[in-house]
Amino acid sequence: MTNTTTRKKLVVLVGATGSGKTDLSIRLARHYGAPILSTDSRQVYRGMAIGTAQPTDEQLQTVEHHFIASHDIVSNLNCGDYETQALARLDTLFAQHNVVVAVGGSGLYVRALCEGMDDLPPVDQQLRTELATRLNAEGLSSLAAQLEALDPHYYAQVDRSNAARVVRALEVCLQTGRPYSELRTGERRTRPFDILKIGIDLPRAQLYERINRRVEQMLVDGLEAEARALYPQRALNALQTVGYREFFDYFDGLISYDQAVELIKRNSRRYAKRQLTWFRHDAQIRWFAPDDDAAMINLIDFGGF
RNA sequence: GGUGCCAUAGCUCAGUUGGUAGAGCAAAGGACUGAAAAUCCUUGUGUCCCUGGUUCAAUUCCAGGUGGUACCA
Repeated sequence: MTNTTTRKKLVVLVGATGSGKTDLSIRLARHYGAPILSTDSRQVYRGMAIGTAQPTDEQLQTVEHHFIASHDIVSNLNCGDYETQALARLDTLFAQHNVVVAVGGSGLYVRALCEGMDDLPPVDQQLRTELATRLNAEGLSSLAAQLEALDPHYYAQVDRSNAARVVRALEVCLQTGRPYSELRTGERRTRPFDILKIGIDLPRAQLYERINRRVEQMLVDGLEAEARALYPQRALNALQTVGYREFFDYFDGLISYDQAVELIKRNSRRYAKRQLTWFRHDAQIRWFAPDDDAAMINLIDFGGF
């Protein structure tokens, strides 16, 4: 037996919502005696256990988890914060473990963790609020015109009908006094550990069936009461989340209970589809059936590094 | 059992005075670096129930059948 590597291993599990990532992550973590690091932008928050399908209490007791229910919903975590905090945590985890299992459905957070984000200043909340107000008052075309003046290069490539993109670019320009495109290098960072990405693949029809069933189970588990408890804070970014927004509309009398349930299912399906579009284009991901643990373990031990 | 009405996309339906058809929803494809479970863009997928008849041509008209539905028995 030769142990040629002293490098630590980060096993990154990805896949659509409802594809069985959580159960798989527990099995692999137990196999390797590894802790789990979540890469999920919503499961990080406390108070959202049912709607975001966080691991169960039993699962949390079985395996050490990080970034699950670790942040208050008012903390407005973003992908940049996540990169910084998750890397710091990984550093301490790798001091005691050779393998860490990362799991979650947020493609951008996986990218932040594995490849890094550009170095941009922290969000200026006041400026962001200002721009939101202007967007409302002046309309998108006015902000787009200003972006064209400040950063013609990015303006030429940005999706101009996407207010979120235009406003963010303008925000960075105004905040830094430099063109957004200049700061946006897209440079990939190298990490002091090996990364192996494993994707869970199952037939679309089967995935949708699982999603529909899981929503029904969330309702049995008390999603409505959880949403009601969060209703006063519905404006927070953390609550721009499938399963809660629809219930908020129901509480506001805009839609019926049955409509809310149908919309939660539909929006979960659409979310899954967007996740698949994202992950499909990551050539590093090796795809497996959700229960093909043996093949994954074989790859982790002998194949990928 | 009789009579009327209906049968078109995955669903609900529109339409073609006879020249193989289109809306909404569902769905599919894509973009996406500090809001990412967010945000945005694109796309109509069809034995027009079956079998005959009339016709240059039938999803459309006619007949029969089948299924559904309403009313009467």
